[in-house]
Amino acid sequence: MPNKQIAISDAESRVMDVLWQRAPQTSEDIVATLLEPTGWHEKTIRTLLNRLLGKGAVSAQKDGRRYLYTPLLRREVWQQQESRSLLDRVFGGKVAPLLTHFSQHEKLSTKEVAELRKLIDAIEKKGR
Amino acid sequence: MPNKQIAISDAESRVMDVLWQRAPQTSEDIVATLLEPTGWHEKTIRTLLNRLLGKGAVSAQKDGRRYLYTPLLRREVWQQQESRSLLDRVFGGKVAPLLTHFSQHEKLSTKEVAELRKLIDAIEKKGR
DNA sequence: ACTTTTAAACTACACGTGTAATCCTAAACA
DNA sequence: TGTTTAGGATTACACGTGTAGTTTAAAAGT
Repeated sequence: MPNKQIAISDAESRVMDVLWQRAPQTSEDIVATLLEPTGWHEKTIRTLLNRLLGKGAVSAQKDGRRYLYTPLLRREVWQQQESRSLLDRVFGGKVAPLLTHFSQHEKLSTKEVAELRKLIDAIEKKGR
Repeated sequence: MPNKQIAISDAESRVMDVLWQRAPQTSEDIVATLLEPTGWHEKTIRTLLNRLLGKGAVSAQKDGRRYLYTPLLRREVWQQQESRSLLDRVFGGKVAPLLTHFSQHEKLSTKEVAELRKLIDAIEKKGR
């Protein structure tokens, strides 16, 4: 059976974020990018990167003395997984309550509302 | 500083679910409800209940030899927390991408779409 | 009153995760 | 060529979680 579910931890996803922005990158690049905003130790970041490698979420190609890291897990796939998980765990798998929840509790900009409306229109058009 | 963030684990949330349906209940009731669908051992369920007690997510009132358990953490609050977490962790805190994602990837029933439309209408009316 | 039962409390243990420190090896430097 | 260095690999360790087993205390039964 191919493509198993890859589970990414919270901290690990911060590393993936960097690679999703640009790839490939050396660990040094990644460390440099994350040191500031996370406050993590360099060693910590390298550990996370290594765990991601072990999980098959990133690949490493040797480049001289270092490696160049590339994401294997696609961001959309991960978002899909996480969203599904929230939906099932927290909203009993039903989309409407979730959407209702967000619409009520998060302030949406005018633009966001417009976007949403467009989406709904599209869905309705397709459905009927 | 009052009301701290209460973190509920995955398994624990299954127990909360039972209490959110009806409260108060004895541990025996809860065990009876969960045994089947979860396949967990009775001891496991009791442990989870106890951890929830320790976290302050439920309260227990003595009733003869047993306790009656009542949820303290409200379901809406928990949903709010989990949703916020997903939003921040996975979608960079922006609602629109998340909604777009769900709208695209989850099949919405006609009714759900209608509900959503109503929501949008309401939001637009209020906003302007 | 002694024994059994039962719910609650406490203990257990492996695994993932956050958060590094240490070890190792090959390249760069002196 | 011996030594330093830097990145990768390995090891560490506490805490939460999933998943129970064991102990205790009090009620219920005989």
